[in-house]
Amino acid sequence: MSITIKEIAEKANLSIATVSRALNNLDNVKPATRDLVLSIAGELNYKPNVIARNLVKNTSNIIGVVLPQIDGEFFSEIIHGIDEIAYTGGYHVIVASSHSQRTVAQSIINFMGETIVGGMIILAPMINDQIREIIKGTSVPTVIINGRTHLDNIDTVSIDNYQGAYSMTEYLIKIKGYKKIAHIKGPILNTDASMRYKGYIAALKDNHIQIDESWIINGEFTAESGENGCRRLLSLNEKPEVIFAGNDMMALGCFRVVKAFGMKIPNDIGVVGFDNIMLSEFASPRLTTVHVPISEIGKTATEILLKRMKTTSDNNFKHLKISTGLVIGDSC
Amino acid sequence: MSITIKEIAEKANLSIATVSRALNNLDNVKPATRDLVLSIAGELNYKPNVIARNLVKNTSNIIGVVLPQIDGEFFSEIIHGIDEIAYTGGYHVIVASSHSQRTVAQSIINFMGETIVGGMIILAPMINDQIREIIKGTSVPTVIINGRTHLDNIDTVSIDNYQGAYSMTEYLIKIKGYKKIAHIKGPILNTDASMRYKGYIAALKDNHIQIDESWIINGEFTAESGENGCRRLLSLNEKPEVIFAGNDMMALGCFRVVKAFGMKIPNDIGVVGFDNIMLSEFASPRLTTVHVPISEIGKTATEILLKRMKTTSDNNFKHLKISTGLVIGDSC
DNA sequence: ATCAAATTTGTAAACGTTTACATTATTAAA
DNA sequence: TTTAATAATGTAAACGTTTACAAATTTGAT
Repeated sequence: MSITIKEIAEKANLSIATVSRALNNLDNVKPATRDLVLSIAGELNYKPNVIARNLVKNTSNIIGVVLPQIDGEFFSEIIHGIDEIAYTGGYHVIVASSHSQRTVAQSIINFMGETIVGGMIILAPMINDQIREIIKGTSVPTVIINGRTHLDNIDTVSIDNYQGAYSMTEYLIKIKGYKKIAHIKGPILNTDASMRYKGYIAALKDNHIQIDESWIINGEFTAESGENGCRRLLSLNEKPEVIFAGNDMMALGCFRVVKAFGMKIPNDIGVVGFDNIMLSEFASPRLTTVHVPISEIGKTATEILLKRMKTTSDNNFKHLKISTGLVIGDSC
Repeated sequence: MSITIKEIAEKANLSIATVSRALNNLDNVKPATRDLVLSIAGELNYKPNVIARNLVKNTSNIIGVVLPQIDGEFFSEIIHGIDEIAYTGGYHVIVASSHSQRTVAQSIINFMGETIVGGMIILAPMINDQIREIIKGTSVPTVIINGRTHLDNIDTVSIDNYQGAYSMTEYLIKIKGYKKIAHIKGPILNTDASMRYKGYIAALKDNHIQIDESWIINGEFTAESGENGCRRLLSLNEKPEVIFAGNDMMALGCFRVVKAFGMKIPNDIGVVGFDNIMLSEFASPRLTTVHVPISEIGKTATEILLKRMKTTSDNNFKHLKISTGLVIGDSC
């Protein structure tokens, strides 16, 4: 069995209360005794029993992370970001990735139901009413990543998709001189997707470029849907000069189709994306895209969460936007 | 506050002991009372406090997963596999990914020190003496993925790298008719890498092909090291006909260099890899490689772990090998 | 109906902490 | 010194379970 404060107390001729206070260096404990306790603790290689502490404190130093079905790269990067901050704060990270056996909503309910987590980070690009209701009813501090920001009784962290798409579109217009700019959108209910679309539209309008509905295609953020979108665009009478795909996977889908059509990127048509995934670095030509600092999103969300876990009575909810940056490749 | 067995006991006019027994449907509890308890529990939406249970049972329904710095795809797949099995068994998964703040060894010590995990899965392609010592001294049930199998007082799950590399090499020789087969190895201390190398050598020997040391290059499992290796191979007087890279990332590095040299794959030189990562699907031509069922590894490891967590007194340690399969692309 | 055995339930301690409250020791002012 | 204020420590309850052990109830054979 492992060392408990009881043993330390015995060895130091103190009560367990004082030992506890000394270890957590609380209010009134004489420096000499604190040093004594600490040295004995070190000697015995004492490690606090987190479970016991959690029980009495009615909370937990575990952060639950709920993830939808997402790309492996995004998955690992976000966990890394969360884990790094959590670790330095003495917290652990439980992941609940969505799979055949479990939906996002179920994961959340699970986490809250068992007393297992002291805080939650939910990655929900497509937050729906069900999830919203569940979260509303909980007392577990929660941060949502990529939620609609108008969930205002909860902290949120999101990518500044609007700004990213706006910058990219403006870059295509002002720097590259394109006028015929197509866009392949992401899933309809996906917040990221719709904000990117809005940024694209706004940049066109601000630069007095006529919006052509036939150049706006629905996609699903998958390579395949990018292929389909691209095929449709290339079969139009009036083809666009450049395709702004809602994400990199779709852009890579476009790459495939363009090549299959025997056309050259960027000479015959430009293709740009959004996300800056690792894959895009291996594409040839190198993809011009919008960099999303995934790990930073995780870190920021965790920082906010830890603060909230420490001070519950703060009604000032944060809505942070993580800004993006253009990555200039050779694809337009 | 949430519902406890105390409240159920009150409502049912029973002691908390009986309620506990009923909920865990233990030995001797009258069917009628069990039903009563269960219905009240359902009514009140009772969820057991796992923390309290863990405290008294001196264990935990949390599995700690220790991961080194690995590729995002591998990371997420393995977690998925682990999580899926863990979830159906009522377990949670804590991840400790290695990052700037923490090494693998530290993660393990952390997990064991705090009472936080009831079992561990350690992904350690480069298991060293330090880690071995730490694991030896723990009472936490542990499964190692990719460890040397000669750690015989512990369960292990590993990829059958030898068989995979052997099959690939044999395929190159017998089906494709290659005789000049180069190999770019992975990191020296990496078990996967060395087993792959051994498989390659064995297949050459078994097919009576002279081994040429200048065609065997050290790599680091990174795209860059693949580039370097390829560059060296292409600058030899007697060039190989095909390069068997120790993993896909290095194979993709080769792709880049071959293209930069103005050569064509597979006409001028063949390139094959190992792992079957998603990236390789996007390479052109499609990479011929060895498929590693990552998710299945995670699942298998978890199944073994859960069994061991339930019955501690089993000294019959398992050493499972997950077999691989060839994926035929167009790169050789 | 009686008694022993078997079944079912209850009592209370335990798990390792934290913390309100009580007690004791120390300090500083009178 | 005495006394009051302050600082340091101790006592004991609490967190929500599980589980030996004890007690009570039911069952079945006589």
